[in-house]
Amino acid sequence: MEKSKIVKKEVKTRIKNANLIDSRRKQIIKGAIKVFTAKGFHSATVREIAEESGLTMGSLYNYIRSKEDIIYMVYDHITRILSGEVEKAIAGVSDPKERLKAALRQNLNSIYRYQDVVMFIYKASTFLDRERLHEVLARETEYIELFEDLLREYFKENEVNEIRLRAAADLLTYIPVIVTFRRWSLRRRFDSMDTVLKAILDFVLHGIEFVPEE
Amino acid sequence: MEKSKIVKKEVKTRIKNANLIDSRRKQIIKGAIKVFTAKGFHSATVREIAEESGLTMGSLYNYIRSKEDIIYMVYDHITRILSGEVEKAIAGVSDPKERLKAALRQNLNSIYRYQDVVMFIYKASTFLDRERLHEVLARETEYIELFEDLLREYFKENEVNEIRLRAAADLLTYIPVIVTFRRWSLRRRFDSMDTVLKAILDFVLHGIEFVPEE
Amino acid sequence: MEKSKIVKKEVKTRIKNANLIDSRRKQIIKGAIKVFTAKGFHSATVREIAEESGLTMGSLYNYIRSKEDIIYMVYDHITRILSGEVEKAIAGVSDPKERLKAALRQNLNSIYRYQDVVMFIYKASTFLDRERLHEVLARETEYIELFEDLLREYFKENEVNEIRLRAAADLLTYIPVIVTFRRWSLRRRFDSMDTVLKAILDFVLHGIEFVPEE
Amino acid sequence: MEKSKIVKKEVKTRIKNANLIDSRRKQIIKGAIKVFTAKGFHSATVREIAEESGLTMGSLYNYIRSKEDIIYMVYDHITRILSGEVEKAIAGVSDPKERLKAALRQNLNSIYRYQDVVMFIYKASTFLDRERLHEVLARETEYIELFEDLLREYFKENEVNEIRLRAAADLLTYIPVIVTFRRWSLRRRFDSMDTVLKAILDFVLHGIEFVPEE
DNA sequence: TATGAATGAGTCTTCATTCAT
DNA sequence: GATGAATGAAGACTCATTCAT
Repeated sequence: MEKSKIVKKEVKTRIKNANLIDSRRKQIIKGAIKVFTAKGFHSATVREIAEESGLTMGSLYNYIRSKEDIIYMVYDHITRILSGEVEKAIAGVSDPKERLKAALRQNLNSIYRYQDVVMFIYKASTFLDRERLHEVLARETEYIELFEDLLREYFKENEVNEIRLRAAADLLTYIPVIVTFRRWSLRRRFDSMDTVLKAILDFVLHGIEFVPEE
Repeated sequence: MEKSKIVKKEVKTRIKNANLIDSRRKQIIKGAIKVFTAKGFHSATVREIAEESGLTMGSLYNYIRSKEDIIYMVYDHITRILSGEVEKAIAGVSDPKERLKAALRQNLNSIYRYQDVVMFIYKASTFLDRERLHEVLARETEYIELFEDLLREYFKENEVNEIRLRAAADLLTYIPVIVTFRRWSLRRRFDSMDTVLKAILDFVLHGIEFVPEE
Repeated sequence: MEKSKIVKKEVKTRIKNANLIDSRRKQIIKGAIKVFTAKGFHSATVREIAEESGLTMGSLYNYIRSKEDIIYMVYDHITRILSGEVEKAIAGVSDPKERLKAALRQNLNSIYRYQDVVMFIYKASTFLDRERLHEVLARETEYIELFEDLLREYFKENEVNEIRLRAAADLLTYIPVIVTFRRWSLRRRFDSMDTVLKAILDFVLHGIEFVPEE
Repeated sequence: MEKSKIVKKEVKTRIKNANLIDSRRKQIIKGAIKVFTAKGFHSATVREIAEESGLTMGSLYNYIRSKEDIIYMVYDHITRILSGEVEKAIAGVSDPKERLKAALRQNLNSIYRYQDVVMFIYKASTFLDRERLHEVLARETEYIELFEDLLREYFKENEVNEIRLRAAADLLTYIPVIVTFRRWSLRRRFDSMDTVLKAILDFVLHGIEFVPEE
């Protein structure tokens, strides 16, 4: 149960110019997100994605190998954003309590902000092959471990239940995803999303206290 | 924000004999679950489902109108089971605290038990049309409201924050789904699933206390 | 160097009715030969083959798994015909000399008659996968061995050079294929194909005497 | 039925510098042979050939007009080699019998040595257009006629059957190609290729005697 | 009711060739 | 002359659904 090491599998391309690859990939990711979130992976055609990206079919396939590559690129994109935003949020903060809170708050906010994409990646894992899936899951684990570390810092001086601490790391990062999966019922059951977000955040913060109890 | 009333949309069929419809549908659901959980909706073909159900293509289509019908039948099936099991779990219990706990415990256990199908229905909503989706979501809301009622009973004598209570109902029913979406990382990060389930249940029970706080 | 045993790999199909499979396959083989000999494998599209066979695309694919299957079916078809015609030609003949001659004569005649298909199968082996190729080659070896046996009978009483006998079996069955590969130059260099065929047959018969010499 | 005159169809190019054309073409032929013999014409992509040749896509197309040009260049290359080697083999020899034998021996050896390319050109004629095909076939005829002349010299003093002599020229040059088309079965049916080559050569030499017989 | 063959629109993917730099 | 990105036509194959028997 040691920390996972992610060996990034690059998406292969026929193009040599690195800058071009970068800018085209940005186009592709943007276009793909648009199409995927609108129709899901299964009914999103490569042609639509190409069009939405401003590329021709042939050109698109110079930058990817298969439709699956696109889904992977989107995964890569969004997981980087989520991690990045959390890391930025705790960057200048040194007090362990504040660091943990900032991270939890940011996690919720990011998930809410990118809810369509987050929803998509939770649903789309089916479409990745074993290797790719494995990498994605390892990335997720890394993300969880970041929160685990923050929790550990926070409880440094206390005696804590190790299992609960680990579980809390998993749960606290997972809970905010409710905004995507329960979007519909949340909207129906609450007057405003702000209220819900506030309640979820409170719940998550309250969840921290689960760790040392008992 | 009154309770939703579900108008059950029946899956239309060409067949008259009600008993036959019932038994065939059971076959179909069973076969479909097998195929869906093994390969996901997108790569499960109607032909495979027919074979797995012990029906011929043509016969299958006597009992459904479209592939989508199948997915809906699975939804219907699993949500009935989940609700049913919770209701059964609280049937003989009168103490509000015990009723709530029993319900939460059962919810976790059922989700864990039917994790493949639960995972599937969370992922497959994309494939339902508006009307069907609406109905499914309403069913989900009903389920949440069941827990909301239990919570309300539990806090009957206390002054509680209404928003928090509602949010808690949503969250407490949602959290156990982590066993499906984080299956991989949970297995890697914990020695046994029993340990995890225990921790999750504890977390959920601890979550109850979120409601009256502040 | 024992006789090869051919394990016939059946072309898989989704259809159950055996008679239907048979008649459709006949259509397909006929259509395919027409298209293949007209344009070669690479530029023959499945659609053309379907049309030429009087089937729709979808229907065709109910009887084959891949384009490669078609080529294999053609192989199977023509090799059976060639073997069959030779076996028929020697069926009633008991004198070893006459049997050998009849076989050689028939081999030439069959190759000439089915020259387009024979040419095709000599060129198309590239398109078969390892397993299929192996089977086809084993079938060919069997054919050669048939002639080897006939030669052995013919030289029963004589002292023969084993290597030469084997080589002769290979060469005598191979030589007539010249009518397909040199068709163009043969037509230009000779007044009539009958003359050529006569010369080739004479050459082949003369080739028999190669065995015991030296 | 007079001797064919070959009007060499040059492969057109955009480049002026003749030396450059020559060296680049050598690269291309070498690369193409490597790719063609490894994968056959149909699945050899122009891109692969370019890479194997050490050229870029754009550069390659400065020296050819189409993929077909490449195949033609390979044809041209190998037929020149075969003719050249035979001519060299008989260059210093004056005795008609020895000249003929030397030519037949060299023909077999060259075909065996370049068997991959020989196989390729026998299979690839499908991919040439009418005009190119015509030229290639004329070249082949020229090659046959070279042997016809050698046979005629050899039988100068004898009364020979003209048809048989012509046929022999065709057959004797064709027979060695068996080492490419029957490679698999020859390897299985004989202990060593040297043995086979010896037997084939003996067969070919024995075949000479076919001409005057009867 | 049951059967299973037929249908054909729709999808991903490849690749020879071109052309702006 | 060289480069390599762009192009888009074309091809193999799938599969939900229908319908004659």
